[in-house]
Amino acid sequence: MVLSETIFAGEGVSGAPVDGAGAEPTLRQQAVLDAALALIVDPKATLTMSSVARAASCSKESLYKWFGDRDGLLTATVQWQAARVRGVPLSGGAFDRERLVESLERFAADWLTVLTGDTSVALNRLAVGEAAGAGGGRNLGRIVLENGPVAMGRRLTPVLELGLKAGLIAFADAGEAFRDFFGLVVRDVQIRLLLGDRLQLAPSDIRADASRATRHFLALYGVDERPERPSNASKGKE
Amino acid sequence: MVLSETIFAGEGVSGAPVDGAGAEPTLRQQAVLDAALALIVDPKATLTMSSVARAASCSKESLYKWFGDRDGLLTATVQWQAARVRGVPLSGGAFDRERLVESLERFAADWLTVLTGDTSVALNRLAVGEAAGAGGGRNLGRIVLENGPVAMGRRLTPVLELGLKAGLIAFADAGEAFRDFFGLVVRDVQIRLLLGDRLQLAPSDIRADASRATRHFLALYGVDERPERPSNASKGKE
DNA sequence: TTAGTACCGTACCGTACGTTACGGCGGGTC
DNA sequence: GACCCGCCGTAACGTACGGTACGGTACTAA
Repeated sequence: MVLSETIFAGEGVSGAPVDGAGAEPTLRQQAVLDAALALIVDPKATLTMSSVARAASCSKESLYKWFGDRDGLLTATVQWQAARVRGVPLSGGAFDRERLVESLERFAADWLTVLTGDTSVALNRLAVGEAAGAGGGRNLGRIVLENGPVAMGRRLTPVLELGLKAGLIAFADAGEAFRDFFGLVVRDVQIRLLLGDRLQLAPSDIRADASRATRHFLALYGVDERPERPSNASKGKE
Repeated sequence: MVLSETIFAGEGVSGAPVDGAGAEPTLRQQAVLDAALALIVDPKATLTMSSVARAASCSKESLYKWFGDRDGLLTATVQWQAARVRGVPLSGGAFDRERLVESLERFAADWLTVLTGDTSVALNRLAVGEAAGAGGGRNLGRIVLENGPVAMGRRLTPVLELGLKAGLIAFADAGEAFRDFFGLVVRDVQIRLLLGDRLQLAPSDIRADASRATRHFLALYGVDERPERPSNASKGKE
């Protein structure tokens, strides 16, 4: 049906570099995506093609030319936001217990900060809502999932492996260890936010939560002053 | 606007008992709510007033008479589903470590079973989606929240208090302890399900997860063979 | 029999929104 | 200047859906 090539269908019109799953949006398109993002985050605004066009001062015709359809626009918006969250790499050096704690705490704090942000809540809401229908925007959920828990795991796993190799922590499955860390960090915060619960964590709260999660995680997986502890690392079945 | 009294506005038309926040729906209305629930759960069905009327073999006029508007129907449906999940009380008796572990494991297993069910996923999706807009169905999120994490906490807290009084576990704040247990049980399961991730836990998986969560929770809060442990219960600031 | 009640089925209305089409404008190129 | 191209602004179309109105039917009660 759509005969014009969008930024997701094959090679882009302009000579933009291709990374992963599509061409880079042009500056104009980035402005449009930012406008869409603002509309998604704004609680008293509705996200329609018309509202995006109005907010971005562009025509709906351009929206359809650039993004194909509504789902394409949403997908591009989510990817656009996801692209700017990357980072926070782990600085190298000697890896002792001090640095492990620092890495975990920083990680948990960063994660909680992102998670409780308006943008993250709005995008997760959007993706969850879109994941309901059968044939609809099936991509959104996967994209958010990929840039949410999965990305967090990908970024944390090297830290855990370093801690394992340094003899600071012990686990059979890094994935399981990560999921426990995830649970200790996030707890019920995300679902409460998604369900509309007013709940804003001040930076001091986030720091305290990150510290507590790290402490608890190390209490479960740490090999400090308690060598024998068959309770956590023994389930090596998966 | 609506001049007819619905099952939520004041005393019900029929002499139904009132419990908490509204009258009990009649049998016919219960059938309608079941039909709505089935539509919500069905991934390839859309929930509209017309589809509910068609599925329940009733007229839309009756829907509006009984439930006021779409939001009232959704609210009644969520409450109807929530009403049938209650239960699983804790059986009395001597409370030793054995029974604490059993209670926690049973609790975690029940919770995971409900959480990963199609109905729970669908209702949470619905509530999350409805929590997006500004003036829309502001109740749904609160209802699901109330019958989800909050209800879980209300049901688990007595168990924790018993464990505390029996000297089996130690904590300063039962709410914080519960939230840690929540995180250890749920981890990333719920958000992954909500985002559309295929992920079904077999009963054996659920049992294993419940056991692991309980083990980890007791490793954090238990006072078994390690009396000194300043890491978990010392943060008594809130 | 008649009136009243509760309900079903369906047609209908207004609106919101996704999608398409069209007119106009500015900025390049020959 | 003539032409084309990309884009803006807006009108228009089709559909989906929330909400309302109305006729028809079964049942009850006087």
